[in-house]
Amino acid sequence: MSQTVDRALSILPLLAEGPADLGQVADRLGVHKSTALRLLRTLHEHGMVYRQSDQRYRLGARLFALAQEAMENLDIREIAHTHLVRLNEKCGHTVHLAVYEENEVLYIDKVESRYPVRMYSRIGKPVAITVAAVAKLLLADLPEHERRALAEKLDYPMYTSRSTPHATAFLQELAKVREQGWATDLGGHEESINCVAAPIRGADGRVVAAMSVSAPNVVVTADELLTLLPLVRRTADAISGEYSGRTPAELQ
Amino acid sequence: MSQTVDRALSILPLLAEGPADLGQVADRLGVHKSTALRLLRTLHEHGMVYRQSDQRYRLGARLFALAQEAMENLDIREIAHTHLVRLNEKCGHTVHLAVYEENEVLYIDKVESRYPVRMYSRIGKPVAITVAAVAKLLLADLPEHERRALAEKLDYPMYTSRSTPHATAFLQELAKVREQGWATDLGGHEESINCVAAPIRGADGRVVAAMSVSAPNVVVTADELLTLLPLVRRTADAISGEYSGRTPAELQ
DNA sequence: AGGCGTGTTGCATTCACTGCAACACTCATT
DNA sequence: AATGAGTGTTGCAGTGAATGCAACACGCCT
Repeated sequence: MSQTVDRALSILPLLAEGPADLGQVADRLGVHKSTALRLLRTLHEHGMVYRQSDQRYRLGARLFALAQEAMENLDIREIAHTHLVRLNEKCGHTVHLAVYEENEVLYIDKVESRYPVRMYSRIGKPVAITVAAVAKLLLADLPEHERRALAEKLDYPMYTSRSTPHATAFLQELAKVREQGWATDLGGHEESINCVAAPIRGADGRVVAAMSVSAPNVVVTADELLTLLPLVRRTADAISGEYSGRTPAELQ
Repeated sequence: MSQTVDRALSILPLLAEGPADLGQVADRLGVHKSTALRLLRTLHEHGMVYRQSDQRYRLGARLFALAQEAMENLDIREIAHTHLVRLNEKCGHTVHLAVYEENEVLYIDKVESRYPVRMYSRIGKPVAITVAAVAKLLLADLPEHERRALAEKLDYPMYTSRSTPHATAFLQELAKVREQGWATDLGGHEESINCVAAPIRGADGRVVAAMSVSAPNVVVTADELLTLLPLVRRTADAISGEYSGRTPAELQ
């Protein structure tokens, strides 16, 4: 919509791939060097890019700070956090909180497993949308046409032999999840890792977030993990209640 | 330098404070609503802002993803990580890795304490620059004039009674740190938390990052924590060696 | 219906962005 | 030293893209 801003913003994902010098940036944007220079300078002034000692540009610190601040301000996150910690204390496994946002699902909070074997994931990282248990819950709640459109558009990478293979299977799975009100991922993302997840709903019943407990096979079997389902659902419901009902502030 | 981009980028920190509607954004930018709308639309197309159900704008998912990707690509981080984990396994305390970037120091990696009492911090969050042990190391290595200029410019918040009170004291502390090659923060940020830190150097001897071990008083006293100094320094040196010498790839 | 507070669109004006070409600078190479 | 290739940087003139305006559309409340 706005050419200049559009170009400037296009620089960021480009730099995310790795540092680049002025010429490279200009080329990939399809503009003159001087134009690229001025855009980069503006980005630099705002701390969005950083000029390293070899003069090449990298993404800057402000970007982290912004992402950080934005995350802290999510109210679901704030409300949920103590519940997640308490759940982690009870079961010891990794606990995740995720939200859906414009064709992406991302983790916005995480409490690390207390077992030595941990799974890899990071707050802010987009989730493997076609297999993750939390993603299934979040997508299952979308309006039908939107869900369908998204499912068609997605890629279905076969992380493991149990990954969701294609849109049809995915939509079927979503229907099931929608029906039962909870979801699992049994080795669909990483062969040895299972998850069980439950939805967090707002006052209107819409799913606003989803939480999951994940653990590797070497710690507990899938069946054992499933015995935690009632606990996970109760936690999710508690968060739902607090989120949609009176806020903690009003309770005081 | 570029007005349009400048305005667009100014929207981001504004939204980081919390969601805002079109009118608020336009007012705070000092531009017409229609102008703000077009800027927001461009930001939206790039996923930098998100329009929530009540039509107000929030920071978007792409921002997180970008910050994430940028972080993953830092080579020091990658090299250091296994060392940090190993150190954590030996001592059990929280381990941090931080870098300096344009008047800010930020954590780029963290391994959580294995003790139940943990300190609060987050990757990407700017560090309390006047008191943190890692910050002292990173600033102590700046060229003299730059160090001086920065020290004058900083605020000196008194987090605790032992926080660095003003520029003079800070510069003195930096001189000491520079001399001895390691740094501490004994209750300067949070009354009950102590840190001990060591520098990571590139091939040219310049400090490229700093790492620290932190623990609350209730777990170990400051004196006990200091006994870890040799271990911390050895770890930092190992990382320095790997970073400046041949990379792991070449070693194979 | 009416009136307020939103967000949105088309359009003329103008000013900010663009590309160019010339310049400055750092390295290699001879 | 001198040359040249490869960078990043600056001043300038032309123009097209961004701007503010005013009119419109919509939802919400009385």
